[in-house]
Amino acid sequence: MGKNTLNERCQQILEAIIEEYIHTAQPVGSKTLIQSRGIKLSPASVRNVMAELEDHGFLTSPHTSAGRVPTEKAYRFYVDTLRHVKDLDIRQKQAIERQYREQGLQMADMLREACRTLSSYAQYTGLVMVPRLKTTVFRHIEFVKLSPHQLLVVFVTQSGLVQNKLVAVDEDMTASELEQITNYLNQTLTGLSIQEVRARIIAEMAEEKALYDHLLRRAFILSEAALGDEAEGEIIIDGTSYFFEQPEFSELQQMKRIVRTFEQKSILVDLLDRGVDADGVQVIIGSETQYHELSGCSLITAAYSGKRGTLGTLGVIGPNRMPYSSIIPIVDYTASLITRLLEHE
Amino acid sequence: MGKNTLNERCQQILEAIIEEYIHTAQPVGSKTLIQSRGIKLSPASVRNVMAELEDHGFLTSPHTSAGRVPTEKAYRFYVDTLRHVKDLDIRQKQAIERQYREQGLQMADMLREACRTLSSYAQYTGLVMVPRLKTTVFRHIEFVKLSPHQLLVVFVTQSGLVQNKLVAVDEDMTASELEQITNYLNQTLTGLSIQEVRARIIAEMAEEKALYDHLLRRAFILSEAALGDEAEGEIIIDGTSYFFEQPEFSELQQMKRIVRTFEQKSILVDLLDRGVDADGVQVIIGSETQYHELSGCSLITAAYSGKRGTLGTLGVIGPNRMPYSSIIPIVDYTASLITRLLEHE
DNA sequence: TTTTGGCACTCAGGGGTCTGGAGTGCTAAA
DNA sequence: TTTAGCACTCCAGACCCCTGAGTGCCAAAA
Repeated sequence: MGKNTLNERCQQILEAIIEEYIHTAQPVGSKTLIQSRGIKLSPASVRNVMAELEDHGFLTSPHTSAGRVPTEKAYRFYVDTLRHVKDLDIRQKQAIERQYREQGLQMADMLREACRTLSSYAQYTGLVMVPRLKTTVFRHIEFVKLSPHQLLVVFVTQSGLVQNKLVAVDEDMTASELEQITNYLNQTLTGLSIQEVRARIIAEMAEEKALYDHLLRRAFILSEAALGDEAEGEIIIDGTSYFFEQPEFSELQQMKRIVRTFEQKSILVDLLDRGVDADGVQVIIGSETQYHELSGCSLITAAYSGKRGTLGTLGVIGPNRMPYSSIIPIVDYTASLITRLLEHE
Repeated sequence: MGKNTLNERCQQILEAIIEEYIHTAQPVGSKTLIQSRGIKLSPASVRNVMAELEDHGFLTSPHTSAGRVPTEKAYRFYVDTLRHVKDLDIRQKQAIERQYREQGLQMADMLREACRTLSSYAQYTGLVMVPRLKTTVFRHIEFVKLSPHQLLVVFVTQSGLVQNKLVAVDEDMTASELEQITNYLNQTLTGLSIQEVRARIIAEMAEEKALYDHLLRRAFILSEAALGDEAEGEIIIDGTSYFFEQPEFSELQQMKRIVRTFEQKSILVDLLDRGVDADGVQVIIGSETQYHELSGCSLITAAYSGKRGTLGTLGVIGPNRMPYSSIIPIVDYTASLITRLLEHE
């Protein structure tokens, strides 16, 4: 029998157990559950239900004479059937928004700020994935000659993200040649997405006329070199120390595992990437991450976007036992706030 | 009686104790010391010396029947009188250098790489302080108009550091005005240190002619706005997880304290700043940091520089009990390598 | 005078035992 | 179908003891 056989009462009790456990981090017993959550049943009845829930894989007990602990399946059920994701009240929203109002921040700084704010409001570790170049819209390119064989290419995207890259050139170029290239590229490419830019470059280079126009050709080679091999996704992390508050990570080895994983970043990149195409809030629970390095950890993420579609994702990571109903709206609101700020500009 | 009363034998035994403790992290007793370090004295004699060293404040014992542990004073003595800072052998140097050879890295990436390499060779947490704008040399400035009232100012310094900043402008400016300003500033300011740049700006603005040349005036106002209120020092940290290997931080509270401090960064900025004017390797031991947040932690730092003098510092942080004699040369070599790479370009 | 062997003393840490309490499953009565 | 009762389980904390590495000090040896 699947989860559908859970009747109303089972569900309510499961929900109560999960919420109790989220709150106390202690295995919850039949008696304490009744006391703290005002249930109008006897301990024995609750125990029956609990036994049933355990059969269905929603609960386990650490040992015979302890209470029950929710499984990942339970959290999944809980999140999927969340009745009331309380929306943030206006004052909270305003408080969060006020963090950004102050400065005319440039994108990178704004995202850093977002991570910090997110983390401090949620009281869990905050994550923000910085937009990949290819998801953004070209606004401006600039070449700075550092030496006869080195150019610094500065890109500015529509959303204000600035990227720079060193490019080696084989031939020396005069200032005026560079200026011509710059002007030409800026005129030609403005408003295209980086993907379109690359497609355009490839198309133009295939055309014959480029073969004859040396300068033009070099312009495209340069910009292609600068756009290629993008860094593998940058991530901002803040509030790692919140993990220390969680009893489930009270053993040093656990924390070490987490901190190691954070330092490496590639796993987080992958996880944040998963949420990039979904809309609304995504929740990844425990082994759903598919990384044993993060066993016991869950993520709550949401995508944010600019004028031209999704840019990246942001969210928080913490133990499975997170107060989803209060954090989901925080993540949600932050993502939409960032989106609004980015579209606005 | 001061530390000068330590005779040769006392010093040798103290050194032996320190090195033994650095190695084992266990309080060292008279008998084990003799066994493991081949000392030609009896335990009783060693005990006498130990008692004396304890009187002088170089050792303490956690309790009556444990061995002795070096105090901060002992580490300070040890570092100050380090007989043989073994230089790195050539193969190690080459191995380290090889990390950088690969890519024509731009400064920020190179420093990140330096931090990673430093940390992995030293097996302690690596720290790199990114150069402050004001310590660098102007190479190029560029304005990108994001909206009628917002300009993105991109700075490139001689050493390849790229900084950008959003500046609000009250009057709209045409593209050609901007170009004039850009050209003028680039001609006028190239080769000056940022400090000189600011001095120049202030001087020129005081002169009468600027008052009459509207465009000129705006040029200076813009660059001043962009140069002002620099961010308070950026720091790269890598290898925080090495702290988990240290038995002195085996309690969760300790680690939490450390991670918190790292997240905050301001303390690290201060500590790294201290080494900026010294040449050679600096060692800050325990309470010398003057931050109780970092009690039990020591830093080994060295300054690195570019063509025009010191740019910043880098180093490692770990417990007081660090193998100074092998880490000092690693930090030293890394700093000089970075210096060489930066001067070279 | 300095070094060493001998001896009594100290104390942290590991292993064992005991007990209280919270929790369970099962059965029989309501 | 729910509940009261009961026997059973087992973790956590308290307590205790013992071992072993280490000390300080004194008197003998060098």
